[in-house]
Amino acid sequence: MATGTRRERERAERERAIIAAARALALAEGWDAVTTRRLAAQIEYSQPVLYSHFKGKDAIMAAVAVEGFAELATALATARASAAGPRQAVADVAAAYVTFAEQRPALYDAMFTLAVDLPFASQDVPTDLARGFAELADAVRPIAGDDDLEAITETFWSGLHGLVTLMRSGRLRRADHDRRLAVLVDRFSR
Amino acid sequence: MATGTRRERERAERERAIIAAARALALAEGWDAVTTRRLAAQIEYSQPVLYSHFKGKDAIMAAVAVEGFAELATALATARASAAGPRQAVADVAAAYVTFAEQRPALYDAMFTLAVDLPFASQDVPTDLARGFAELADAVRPIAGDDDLEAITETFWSGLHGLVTLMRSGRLRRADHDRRLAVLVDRFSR
DNA sequence: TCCAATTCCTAGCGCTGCTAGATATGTGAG
DNA sequence: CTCACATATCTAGCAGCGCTAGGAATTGGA
Repeated sequence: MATGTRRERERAERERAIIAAARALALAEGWDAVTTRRLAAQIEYSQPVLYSHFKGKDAIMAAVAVEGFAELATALATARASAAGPRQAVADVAAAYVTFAEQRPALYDAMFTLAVDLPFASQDVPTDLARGFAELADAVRPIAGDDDLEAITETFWSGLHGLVTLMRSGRLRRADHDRRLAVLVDRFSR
Repeated sequence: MATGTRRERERAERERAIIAAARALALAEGWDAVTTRRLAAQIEYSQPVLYSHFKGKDAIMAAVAVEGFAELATALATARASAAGPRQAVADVAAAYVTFAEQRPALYDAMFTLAVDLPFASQDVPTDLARGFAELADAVRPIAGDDDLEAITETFWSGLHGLVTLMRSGRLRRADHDRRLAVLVDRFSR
């Protein structure tokens, strides 16, 4: 069985290589540039090998998104932990969220606009996704009072998501971004 | 020149047929199902004819989106006009916005998530888009006081857009939609 | 009636995600 | 050490995509 474990180790490493290649390529050139042929060339295997690891391209994107959820949760946690006071925590978490989305647009797309099916039904994604959501909720909690915390958090999240996506698709001027973000934070921290 | 006008009339009619076919197909089966071959078959012409009317598939989607902007503006105007009082106007306009997006998901996608380039740089889109935006602004205005009306309106719009897109991609539970919408309206009408 | 211009179609290019069938590789038994 | 089996991998190809070049058909004017 020693050989079996070595093989499994190599398989796992190759799977990581696929995800890493997909992520790098998506961040560099966008998801349209991520083709199964280019991925196969990158990991120096033939195309069908990809399909022994993932069901299809969507599943590869979902795997990349999973990494993103963990990173976003960490980024939000860091922002909240270092904030001076509850009101500032809302602003800092919001800023961290937007920064994350701006700096890793392809990753954000995989998480929140593409690859609908897979990640939200699997096992480990809800964990990291819940972590990120909990950070938002914890930031909003001190201000929410006795109101519906979940609804407030989800709505706040929607506001951030809307700002990010509309700005990135050219519907909102980038120059006014700070003012809009300030409005959102203000409306959700009083 | 009489013949020329007849030809031009036929051309315009065919262009309308292309847009109508694209819209119907997108609403029925989503934009992925809208292929140039299916469109050509639908209007009973060959594929290259499409390219004598539009630069490419994106341009066809943009043309469909243009129709959407006009319809959205009308829907928002109707909602605002029939509202009882300024606070109710915000709620009604928000509800109308969400209803529009929910009932015509493919149309909404063409307008706000796909087809980035073309519509926002052309001539007639800004008109209808501005009309829709003005309806949102007029609804928010009585409440905004002396604050930055444009920033508030854009942020409110982002909130609506975020709610719609996150819910439709399965990131938010549909059951809690009314509560979230109420939160958003509440936060932007006090 | 004949020519020229316009309109339209056939055929095809390079690409996509994905898969069936053949081939190479590595393992365990005799 | 050899051989047969099982596993892993590759080559080749399918059907579809957006898009376009070049030739055929239709139309309008002289």
